[in-house]
Amino acid sequence: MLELDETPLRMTSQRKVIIDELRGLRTHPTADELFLRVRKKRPRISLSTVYRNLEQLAGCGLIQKLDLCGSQRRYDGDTAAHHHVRCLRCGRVDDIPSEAMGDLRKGVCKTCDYEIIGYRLEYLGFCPRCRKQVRRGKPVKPKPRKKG
Amino acid sequence: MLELDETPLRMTSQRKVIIDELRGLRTHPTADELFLRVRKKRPRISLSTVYRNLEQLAGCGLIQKLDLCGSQRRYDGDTAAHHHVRCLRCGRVDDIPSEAMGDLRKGVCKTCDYEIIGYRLEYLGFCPRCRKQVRRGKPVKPKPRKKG
DNA sequence: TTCAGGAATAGGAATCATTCTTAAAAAGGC
DNA sequence: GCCTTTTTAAGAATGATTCCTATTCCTGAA
Repeated sequence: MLELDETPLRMTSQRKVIIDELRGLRTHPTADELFLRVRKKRPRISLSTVYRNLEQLAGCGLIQKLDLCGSQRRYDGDTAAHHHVRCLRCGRVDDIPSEAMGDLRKGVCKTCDYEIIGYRLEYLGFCPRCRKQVRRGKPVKPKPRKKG
Repeated sequence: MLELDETPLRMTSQRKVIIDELRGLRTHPTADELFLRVRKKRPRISLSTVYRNLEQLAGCGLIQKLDLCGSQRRYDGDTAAHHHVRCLRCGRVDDIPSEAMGDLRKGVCKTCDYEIIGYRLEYLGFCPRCRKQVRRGKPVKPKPRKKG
């Protein structure tokens, strides 16, 4: 993993506060939740600065962008691979520690104290058409086409 | 599963066309993809009618609202539980037939012809705080609070 | 059949998360 | 300090979805 002093990014004070705040949290905040916290330390920061930095930091692997459901994207200061639980009522997201995986079938995760209702499994890959495109070097994730 | 003639919904012509179109598709369209198709048969239908009906039809179990990642929600005419693959390049979503599950570790799904890169697993449930609220009958999924 | 009341619709405005734009400020190297 | 490049604040723009409202459509009781 890239360390803070090895990035190609300039370590501005805003950037530093965003990383510190995110890494200090056990939760997995959305950009605007983080914005509210960061603003306490740096009142003139703007929401787009938070968004831009989260993307960039995720881009060089200093933090993790979570690919979960819900209407808002969430970010994680812990870049190790691990699973998550999402609360169906309030949307909060927590880690599932690997030692808790055994609990899951019982419907309650003792370690994280969630009542487990189910899970969602989604495979990711390239469809027949895009496999060819990717092989030819055509870029991944072009802008989704506009509706005609 | 509820059949078409058992719903509490009036079976309007718009509703009928939406269900028929969705059930006739092997893909898992977004609301606007479906809108474009439905519009060919019923040119005066509006996008909000499509959205509203998809929600209602999913609400009574006639169709399935897919809880996948990506910037647009997708809907499935097949209400049986099954897994999905999402193309990382174009966003297309296909079914993973249960007989294809054995293929997945090999990185290619023969039956669906996807190149499989990975998967996303997300557990769902109620967090400690919400467990109590749910037990007291407080509603699930209140409007997410506005940012202050 | 007719008609009143509820349900559904078209069309567009509003909302919300996210991305983009631009001019000004800050970093780093020299 | 000076120059070049990166980053920032602020707000506009975008895209998906939801909401609003006046109108139209059903349905069932009279």
